[in-house]
Amino acid sequence: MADRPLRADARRNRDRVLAAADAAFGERGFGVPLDEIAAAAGVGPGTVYRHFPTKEALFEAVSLARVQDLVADAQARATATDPGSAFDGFLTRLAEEADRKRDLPDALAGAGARGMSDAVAELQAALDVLLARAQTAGAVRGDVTVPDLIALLKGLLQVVGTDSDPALGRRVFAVVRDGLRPQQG
Amino acid sequence: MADRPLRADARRNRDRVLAAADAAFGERGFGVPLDEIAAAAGVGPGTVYRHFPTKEALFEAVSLARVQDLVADAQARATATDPGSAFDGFLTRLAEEADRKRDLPDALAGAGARGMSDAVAELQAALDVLLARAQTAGAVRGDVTVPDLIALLKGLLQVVGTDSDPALGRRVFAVVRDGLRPQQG
DNA sequence: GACGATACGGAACGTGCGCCCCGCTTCGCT
DNA sequence: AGCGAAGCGGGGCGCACGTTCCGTATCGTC
Repeated sequence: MADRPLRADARRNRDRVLAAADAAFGERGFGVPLDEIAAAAGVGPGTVYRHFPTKEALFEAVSLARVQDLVADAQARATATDPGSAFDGFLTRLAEEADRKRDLPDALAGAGARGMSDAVAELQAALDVLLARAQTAGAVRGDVTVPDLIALLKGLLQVVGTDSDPALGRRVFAVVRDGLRPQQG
Repeated sequence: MADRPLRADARRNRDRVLAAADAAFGERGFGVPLDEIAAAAGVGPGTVYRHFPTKEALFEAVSLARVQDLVADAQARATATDPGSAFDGFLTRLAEEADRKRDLPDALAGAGARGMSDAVAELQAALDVLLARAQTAGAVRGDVTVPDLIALLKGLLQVVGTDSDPALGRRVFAVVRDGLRPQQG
């Protein structure tokens, strides 16, 4: 467990693999063959396995960074003065990222993995703050829970990422956003 | 092309395969191995291929029936006196079927297939009537299009079908339904 | 009941992909 | 420069799955 520092070339290759994986997973989701990622990184498949025990581990490494980004963003917004637009801002950011990060739904779904679950838990906590503040401020309906929100976002990301028409994505997003507002009646 | 009548055992096997495929696809989506479907039908894989040229063709045969069901339902509701609740009713029906028909999203997505596209076109036409009537009646916001609706439903079905908590599904559905209402402002 | 046509079953093939192995290269220290 | 250790590459294995082939069984007719 002495975590000896990596040799220079090893570190370089590791970084290249991560970069290639980030790009490939982002564009096409978890489905990309590992050999392709290796090739894009200018590396043999064996090298990928020297650094990551499994394809899933590689995916998690990439996803972890993505989710941690989201957490940081959510936390930053949580201190904004207007809870409603803080919530909106977060949702909008997600919608905008949808087609640049096709793997986000998979990442959110794969909460079963080690280490990943911590990040997802953090995300849930951060969303909890964002959501609760927006709810008490009357910007979001009260009966929605954090799991609901995540499920909704997952679906939204999938739809927006799958369909090519950006206008459709915007309208669908608007429907969901409006549905999240308090309903009179 | 003389479409000679099938031998008795052939017809029986064909029906069994269709029934098994319907059940398997419905429960687990397009992903089920074909061998498993064959086994469930008490038949060898070769027999399946005697009746359907490809796995996709089998899936389409099942999907076609599902989509045609939806079309019939939508058409029936289209003549109801209250356009708003007709629309709601259709949505509710879909939400209720979500976990019994896990393949519905795939079926809606696979509009690229022959014959299938006809059925999807019919569904679009039927939805068009349902939607237009609900919109003119003021029950649904005017900026939503049929493709929007289908994308939304696809996402909804996926989310509801994936998650095990039925209460979550109900709340998510409520959010979407409310988001589809005309927004004041 | 016998014969040809039809259909069946499941072993086998091809492909795609995750993952491992091992001979060779490269690094880093002295 | 030289040597041991660390790392690399890519061929190859095993598995899953869609699809095909063909020897055998079943059907339907005369």
